[in-house]
Amino acid sequence: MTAPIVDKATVAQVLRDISLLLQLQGENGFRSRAYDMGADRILGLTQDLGAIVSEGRLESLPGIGPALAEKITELVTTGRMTYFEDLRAKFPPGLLELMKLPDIGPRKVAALWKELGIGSVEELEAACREGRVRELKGFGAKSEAKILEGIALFRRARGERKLLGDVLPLAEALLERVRASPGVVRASLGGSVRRRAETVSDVDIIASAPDAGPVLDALATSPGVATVLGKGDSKCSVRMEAGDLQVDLRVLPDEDFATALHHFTGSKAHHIRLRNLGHERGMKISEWGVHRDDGTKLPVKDEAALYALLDMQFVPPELREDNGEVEAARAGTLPTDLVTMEDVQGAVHAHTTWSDGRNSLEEMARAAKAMGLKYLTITEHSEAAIYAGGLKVDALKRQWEEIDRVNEAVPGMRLLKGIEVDILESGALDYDDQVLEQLEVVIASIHVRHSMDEEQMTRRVLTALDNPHLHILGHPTGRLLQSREPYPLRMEDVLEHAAKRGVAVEINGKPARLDIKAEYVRKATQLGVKLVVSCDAHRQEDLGNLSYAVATARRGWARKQDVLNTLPAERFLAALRAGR
DNA sequence: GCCGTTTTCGGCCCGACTGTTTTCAGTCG
Repeated sequence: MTAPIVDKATVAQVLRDISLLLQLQGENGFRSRAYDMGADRILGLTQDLGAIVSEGRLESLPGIGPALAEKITELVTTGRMTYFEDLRAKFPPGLLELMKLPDIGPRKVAALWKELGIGSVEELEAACREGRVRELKGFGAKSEAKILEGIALFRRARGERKLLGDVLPLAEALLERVRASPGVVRASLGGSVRRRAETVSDVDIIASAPDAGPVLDALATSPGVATVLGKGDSKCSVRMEAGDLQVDLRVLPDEDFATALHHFTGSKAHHIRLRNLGHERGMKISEWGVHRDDGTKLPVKDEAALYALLDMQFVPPELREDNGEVEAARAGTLPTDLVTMEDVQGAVHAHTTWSDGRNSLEEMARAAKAMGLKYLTITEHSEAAIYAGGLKVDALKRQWEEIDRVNEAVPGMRLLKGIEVDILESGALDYDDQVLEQLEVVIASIHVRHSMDEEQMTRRVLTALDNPHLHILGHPTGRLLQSREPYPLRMEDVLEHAAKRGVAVEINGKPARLDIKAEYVRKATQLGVKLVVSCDAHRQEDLGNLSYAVATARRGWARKQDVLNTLPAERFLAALRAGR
């Protein structure tokens, strides 16, 4: 197997850029969409791209035909793509950035460039200030003002997506406000927030009410709204002061709620698949309902009814990414017992004031009990993590005494004695076996020395997995969303070895980690690797991170039986030991 | 550019909103 010179993300980016450049050229929109769909497909791969390329299997992927396969192969094996380079050379480099501006698409960019020679954001800004843009057909004075606003916004936000964990609480608060508005029958979040994507760009809310007006007003006048971007008969868009977050609200008659909710939940790729299936059955699916070709409207009371019309199982929102869920739902093989928050009996991975946490053992115990949990694994940092107040062995043993005391003081909650032990550079763990064997829960994680090459890092983790006292591999890829790449690691080898050694793998629910990610969750379950959902809590509020870990597990198709901390404490501990 | 249990050619999801328009094009989701 030849190691790919470029990774999946790079391939996907090149394909997306090609799509934009083709649109700029005025090519057939379906041709450009083919590149977009190819990008989605590559990004969603769980298998090694280098292996697929070297084995000539690209064309077996849906949406990838001979043309894309040849171009991707060239890029992966040589690091270059002649077609892309030639295409890109036809335009000034700033043109792609222009398309990231709001309300500016390929047609307008093409007109600005051809008529006014505008090839960058700076040139567009100058032309707007000089009133030259309004001379163009299709543009006016308002367009100039809006473009200038858009440029200012673009520079502030830099188009960054936001962490789900930063957006969801605000989204749920706005949803409650909408729910409480006059006449609202049903209301739900939609979009990537409802699908629990790792990062989101905006918030969608869908509501049903006999009269949309008061509901739209409720959003427009919500506290924290900076600007009302647009407001019509059924839709209102606002921008929040916090984080330049855009919120879109649609309000419809209740009979259209289910199809609208489904439409605005997406993903786009999933939705297009369903519309095509509907088409084959003589049905037209839109946000305004399902219509037969003769125009009669079919009643759809909820999303389950919509899937039933297509002879499919219901697909939970977290799975709607066109990653095989459409085929599985048609075949009836989609798992119906995906893990839920209610299934989780205990929280894994918590720190306290003993190392770098903010709350005491007892405070954490009471907070976990208040959430309805039965146990919590206390896993402080080990000695090598000096920056995080890692415990020396004698401190660790003193902590056991306090854990015993808290367990008596807080009935109905059990703190389990554990550690998040550092994986040293050699792959050895930071405590001796005699210490580790006395612990109920041993998580091992990497915190230092990230800059090893793939071979060294993989060997380091595989060595750690061989330790007979290890139960759980913690945040295995080390990534931090939007700030740190995963360290170079052959994850397939790691997961295979974890399966062989009976070590469980953590799904870390900290919103900036979500590690392992959904694609690897799915791979892990296929390999028979057991999982734990964790909160990586450093204060009592962080216990809620568990829900993001559950969401990630669901996105990776994990069922209740795949997740060990759905078991009661004794059986959880037995399962951790049984693996070894 | 991709795809095919009615097609190897002719399709490819669909509607709201905005601004510049007197009937529509572009963008967005």
